[in-house]
Amino acid sequence: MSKSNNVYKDAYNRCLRLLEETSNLPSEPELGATLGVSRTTVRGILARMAENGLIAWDKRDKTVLRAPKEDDFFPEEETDSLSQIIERSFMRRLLAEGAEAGMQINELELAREIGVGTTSVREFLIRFSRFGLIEKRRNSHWVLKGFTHAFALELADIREMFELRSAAAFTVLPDDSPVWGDLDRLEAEHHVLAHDIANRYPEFSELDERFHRLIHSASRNRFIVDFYDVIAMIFHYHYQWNKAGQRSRNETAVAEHLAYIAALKSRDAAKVEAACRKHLMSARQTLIDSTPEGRQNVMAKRAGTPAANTA
Amino acid sequence: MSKSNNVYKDAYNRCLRLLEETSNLPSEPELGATLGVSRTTVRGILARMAENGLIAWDKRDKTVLRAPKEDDFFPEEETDSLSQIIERSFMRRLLAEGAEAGMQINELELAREIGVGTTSVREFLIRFSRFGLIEKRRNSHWVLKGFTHAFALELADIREMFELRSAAAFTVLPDDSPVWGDLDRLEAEHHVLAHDIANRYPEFSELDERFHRLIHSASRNRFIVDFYDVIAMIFHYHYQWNKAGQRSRNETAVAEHLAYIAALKSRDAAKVEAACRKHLMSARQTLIDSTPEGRQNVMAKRAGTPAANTA
DNA sequence: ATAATGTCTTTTATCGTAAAAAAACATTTG
DNA sequence: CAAATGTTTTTTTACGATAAAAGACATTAT
Repeated sequence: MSKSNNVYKDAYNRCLRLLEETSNLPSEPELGATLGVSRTTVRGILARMAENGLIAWDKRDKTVLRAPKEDDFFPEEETDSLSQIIERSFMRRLLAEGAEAGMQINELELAREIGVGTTSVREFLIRFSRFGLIEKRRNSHWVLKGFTHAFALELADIREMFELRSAAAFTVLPDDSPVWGDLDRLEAEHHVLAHDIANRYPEFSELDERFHRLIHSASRNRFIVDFYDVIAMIFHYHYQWNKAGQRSRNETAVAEHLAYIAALKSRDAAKVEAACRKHLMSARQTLIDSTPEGRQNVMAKRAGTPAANTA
Repeated sequence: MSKSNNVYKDAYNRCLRLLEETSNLPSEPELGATLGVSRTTVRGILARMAENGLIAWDKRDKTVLRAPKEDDFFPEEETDSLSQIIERSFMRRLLAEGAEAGMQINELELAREIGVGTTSVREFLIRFSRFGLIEKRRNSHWVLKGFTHAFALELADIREMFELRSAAAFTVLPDDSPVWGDLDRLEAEHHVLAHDIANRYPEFSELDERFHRLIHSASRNRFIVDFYDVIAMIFHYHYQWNKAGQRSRNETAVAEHLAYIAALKSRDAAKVEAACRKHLMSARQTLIDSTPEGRQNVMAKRAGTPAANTA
């Protein structure tokens, strides 16, 4: 069981969707490009589709014979990459109760628990370490630093520094830069979301990421762009775990984004800074509230008792 | 040959040095703490020392019998960790001629060339990727982005942002903070270096790192502190490869550091910012000059021809 | 002659395994 | 009885091997 063929399975599933839309599949290289896999994998997919009577495959001719049924698809859990599986398991543990700072992380135990080899776990931890939540002791174990109040503050500080700079750079981008088109499209998507926020608020998370990544890209600085990975990762799990008040939070954020977008389009540096600051402030608060310490504070406030000082 | 015992060999060599200073070695746990290794390794060291007649070891008694000779030491090259070996080889290739941006990196080839397993190379590349010089294509090879002019600018931009912020934080640290003592000691070391700069300028590199790390630590932000790893790594290799004009560069830097330190001690925010800005500006120029494009410019300037525009 | 297909080779992703090193537990000593 | 030593177990580090996936080369079709 040395390597799972999840790339193949995932691409196969995506290819099934393609099948619904045409009566003839394109050439192998073209298919490879659309699915983001090599021709080797494409041919594997075509072979199976032919075998299962989905298409008639003879050289260049790939005629669709029937629409895919539910059980033509590989089960979803078989299409995840190993690193996704490890990340999910690890984050579940990290955000679960009892994951306190200072706790040590055992590679072997993690690997056994998830049911994967130690190498994959090691590689995951190394990649994950740049998020600042874990730290390695030389020749020894990893130490959990935890998703704490301090972490939230440090993350928010850097984010603000980077995004203010990026937003400023954004405003001076030339008129013919493609970012303005991207921004228009994002604005339209925000409006769509705003008009049906009651039903579509869960879609915000993904839109949020695209919007901020666009702004960060204006910095033209790889360290700033890469740093957004940290934010995206944290927000991704935060959105999954902390559903309380999500709708109202997202509603506020959409409004702030629209103001922010308007400011960017005005190209007025002062307005941009104000809109950016305002949005980042509420994002900061959201993040802080979602840390274990923050949650206690939120609950204390709701109960009418004064909040503990966590600063 | 599944794992080298470089930890043991390195600790053994360091322990030999300890031998020169005392007639009795301390307890096993204490030795482990000073050498930074486990008791298992300490006992291995003691066993060998006893075997080679360096000490008489009987339980708590570890009497030194003779001073270590030259060939008691393990050869230096056997004390390097695998990751150090890989890093050096990799950097040599990266800074050598013909390492152009876009070039692809082959794990297997690298591993074979260095004579190590592929896993170690993979892990190294993952760790190294945070420096922004390489990038991974999903399910495929790594791509070299190169130590280019753009890289130098992006790095310098972030560095300035982070260090200005850290320096500002430094000035408002309370009087009883240990950093002031650290700063005094560093200042003294700078004076020592300045007085004998002709002979001791190569020692600057290490002092430089300690000084800037102290300042960055005042930010109390893990992302800022961690980012100094990128700078330190780049400067480390830059110092090794680009010896031209090193003495005068270091001399300037020492003077700038002393002014910077004086500003910090004055706790005058404006003075600190000015001194910090000034030093970072020349550091930026040094870095830019050491990129391949930069070197060409420097040479062109020396030859009296106008410099090409690389911005 | 270009672009597709068919075939073969290389590289990456992942595991099991073994030595080195750390850590845990048990025993002795001052 | 606390701190050291002695002993055993666990964990980390690294390698070689193997299946999946990518990539390169050869051949065929339009």
